[in-house]
Amino acid sequence: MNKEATIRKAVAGGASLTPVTTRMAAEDRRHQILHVAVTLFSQRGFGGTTTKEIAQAAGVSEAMVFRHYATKQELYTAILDHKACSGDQMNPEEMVAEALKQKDDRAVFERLALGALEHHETDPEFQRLLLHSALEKHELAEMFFEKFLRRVYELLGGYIAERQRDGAMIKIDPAIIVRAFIGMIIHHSLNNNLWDPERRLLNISNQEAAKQFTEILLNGISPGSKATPLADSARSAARKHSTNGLSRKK
Amino acid sequence: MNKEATIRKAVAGGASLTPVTTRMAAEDRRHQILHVAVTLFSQRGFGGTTTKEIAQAAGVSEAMVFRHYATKQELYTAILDHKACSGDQMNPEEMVAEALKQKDDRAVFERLALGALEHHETDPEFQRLLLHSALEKHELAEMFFEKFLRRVYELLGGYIAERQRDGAMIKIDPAIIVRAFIGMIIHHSLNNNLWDPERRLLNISNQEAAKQFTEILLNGISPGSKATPLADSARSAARKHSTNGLSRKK
DNA sequence: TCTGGTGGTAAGTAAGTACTTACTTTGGCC
DNA sequence: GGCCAAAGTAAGTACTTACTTACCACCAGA
Repeated sequence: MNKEATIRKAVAGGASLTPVTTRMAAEDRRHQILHVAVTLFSQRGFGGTTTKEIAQAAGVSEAMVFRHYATKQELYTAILDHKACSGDQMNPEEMVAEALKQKDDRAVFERLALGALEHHETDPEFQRLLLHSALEKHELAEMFFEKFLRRVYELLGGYIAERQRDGAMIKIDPAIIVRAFIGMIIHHSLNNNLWDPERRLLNISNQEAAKQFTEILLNGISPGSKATPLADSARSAARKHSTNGLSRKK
Repeated sequence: MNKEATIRKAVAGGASLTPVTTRMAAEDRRHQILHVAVTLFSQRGFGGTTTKEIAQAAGVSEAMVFRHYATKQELYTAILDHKACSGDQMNPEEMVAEALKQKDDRAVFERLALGALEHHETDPEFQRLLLHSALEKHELAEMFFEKFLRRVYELLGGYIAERQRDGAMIKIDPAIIVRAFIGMIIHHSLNNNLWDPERRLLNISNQEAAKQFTEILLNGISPGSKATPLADSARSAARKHSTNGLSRKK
């Protein structure tokens, strides 16, 4: 009966690897527990996930979880390390290196956008995990900031500054432009993963999204229709009124 | 000694109202508990906050929390109701009604942006609470989606469609434009509240942010420099290469 | 064959957790 | 002053949590 129970558990709980074998190599079990925990933590957060649930989902007893990871915290940090260091992580530099050299603006932005969107689509757990740890002020948030966000701002900001000197872009603070662009992308991913996974508000492919966001941004910062703030459409009568109306303090 | 303890607690815990009086009117205490809970839930989430902590922060015994709110869940939903229905909530329609009538594009977008940014700055707890409940799949997330996001998409999307018919904006799916704009704003707020409260990457006033984001977007969708995808800057040699480079599947 | 290390468990423990109960204080009003 | 409902509490209860302990089953190699 003991054996029966074990096998039943293994069949029910073990999702993928080594189908019916009850006993796993330590390394494999370690990975399996980690993988299972990633899913649960990303769904319910650190505080919202119990070690019992993790053990059940992995098809082992709670004691096994604590054999492989001394504390729940250690398991969590192992996940963060794994997510932050694993090969599938995004590397913005090499992703756009070629386009940067050729000063192909459209390729630079579009490729960056597509890379991020695809990454968030194939690994939505990452974004959730990131948000959870940012809210809980965990280290991953800071790590993500230092190792990724800051780098993107430097990379893209530097490129934009260069293109501004070339006269190919209007002279807004590059950091604002980066923020605007990253904002479009991240928020689009966030919508798809969190607010509106059914795509009720907007349902487009990543390709399309990357293309359109790039289009809007590049148009928005191209020196073509620079002009004065009152450029293209609205009546000048309405304008005077509006700029006044905006001078409300917090 | 009993009295001493009570007074000490009241002095230490009670932040603002009715300074040294130990005993409060039921309604006041109810509000105080709610207010204290808002702060804690927004910092630690629902699962991460204990009723004991709430009671301590309010300077009363746990029993008082349960006198006013039968369950922890009820307290949470009371908070959500309060946040969703209280007067300081954003009302996009009336915020831009005037500008809409006058078809003052810049005012429409800038005012909406500024409104959101100011709201998130004065009440950062709201954004945190919202994120927590979205991650935990709580009702506030859905409520926010239905009562706010959807409305903004309809309002702004409708306006954009109208302006497109006027020939004042290029013909991209309005929902994409809305997403791009909301993305800039929300992501900027998210940076200020969550990722980079020290403003290391970008430190500008809400006025400035609203203005610049609007500038970028309106330029980006103005029919001025519409042209073909290969409009303003990069060399056509680089272009051929890049568009090929982008045809990678996930 | 037996033996020792490894993968695994059942059954704890102590400290929380949400929530209750039985009781005490307080202040406004007759 | 004395009453009493409302504001408040201390000390529970039943259950869950992270983490431990003591033990079992399997199988390679001597």
